[in-house]
Amino acid sequence: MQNRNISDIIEQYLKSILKESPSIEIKRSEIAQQFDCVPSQINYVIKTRFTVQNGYLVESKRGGGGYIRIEKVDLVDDAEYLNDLIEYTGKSITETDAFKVVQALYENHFLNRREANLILSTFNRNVLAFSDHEIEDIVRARILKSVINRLKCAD
Amino acid sequence: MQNRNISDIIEQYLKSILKESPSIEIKRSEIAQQFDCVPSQINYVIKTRFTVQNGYLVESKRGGGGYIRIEKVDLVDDAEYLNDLIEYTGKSITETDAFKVVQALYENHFLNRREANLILSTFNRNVLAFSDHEIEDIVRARILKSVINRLKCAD
DNA sequence: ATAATAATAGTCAAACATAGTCAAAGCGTG
DNA sequence: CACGCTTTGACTATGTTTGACTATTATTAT
Repeated sequence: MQNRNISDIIEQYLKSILKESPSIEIKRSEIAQQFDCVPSQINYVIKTRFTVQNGYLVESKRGGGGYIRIEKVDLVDDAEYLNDLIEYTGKSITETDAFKVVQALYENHFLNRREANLILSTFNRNVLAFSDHEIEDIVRARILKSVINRLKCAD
Repeated sequence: MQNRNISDIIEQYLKSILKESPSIEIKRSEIAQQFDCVPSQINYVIKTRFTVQNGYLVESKRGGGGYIRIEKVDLVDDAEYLNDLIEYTGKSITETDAFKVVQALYENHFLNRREANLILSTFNRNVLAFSDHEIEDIVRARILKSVINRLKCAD
């Protein structure tokens, strides 16, 4: 769990201050300077790690006094959120992206750790290794959506 | 007991550091350099010697700051029974038979009701509806075996 | 007011840094 | 001496970093 690259470090930093308050406002260039990277790296971190499906809202403003605001939002409507994830999953999904969805389900308490691991084991690369890669992603999407749909049912 | 080949040596090395901590993170290229072999040799060693059945979980990431993480997990006592179920599952299994296997897992307390339902949702007919019926059963078998193998890990 | 300038943030693609796959060739053992 | 395990490397896939260029907003000068 060590930090292996700048993106991970910045992600951790931002999430740590997000624990203090549910909404933070940063200056892109300041963070970039603080972590000795180019400003656009911040955009990369945000785009890859602070997505809507993970429950983050991001707003920003350019020009003098510009900022980037990241907000951790609570889910208002469970069913709606699950539908969003289904939509995000789409007809086809890579293992990496599917992992992100399961992680989101875990973080939002739709799955516990054990359940998440079980689900992940059903569609990892080896399991779905077909001759055709496209089919692999299609089957994975079907499995994932079926699971999410199942989660809509109260046990 | 001699080390006749590099794969065995690398295996021993990795297992020796796994004795220190239950989870290790390596850089493929570093290990390859250390043992003077091509990087893909590491993949070979992992695929042949660090399998789930043997109680190892492997994750990896590519790109800058990439890594391979190997985790040693305890196996449940009655893994024998699980092996029987894997054997029963075989290369291909119908939905009906797979249902029986999941039911057996439930009755023997390897899965609770909710988990069992989640698993069942991953390989029902609709999800795995391919043009080809044979493939459907083959994929179902792979999924099921992957789940059973995961259940060997005492989480 | 309006135009120019400064101060931000966003986009995108190229360069770089890893790891994975696969099949052919090599080799050791029964 | 055949069979199966090991070794190798070319090719592929994926994730990160960088920087040139663009877009937007605020401030200042006219």
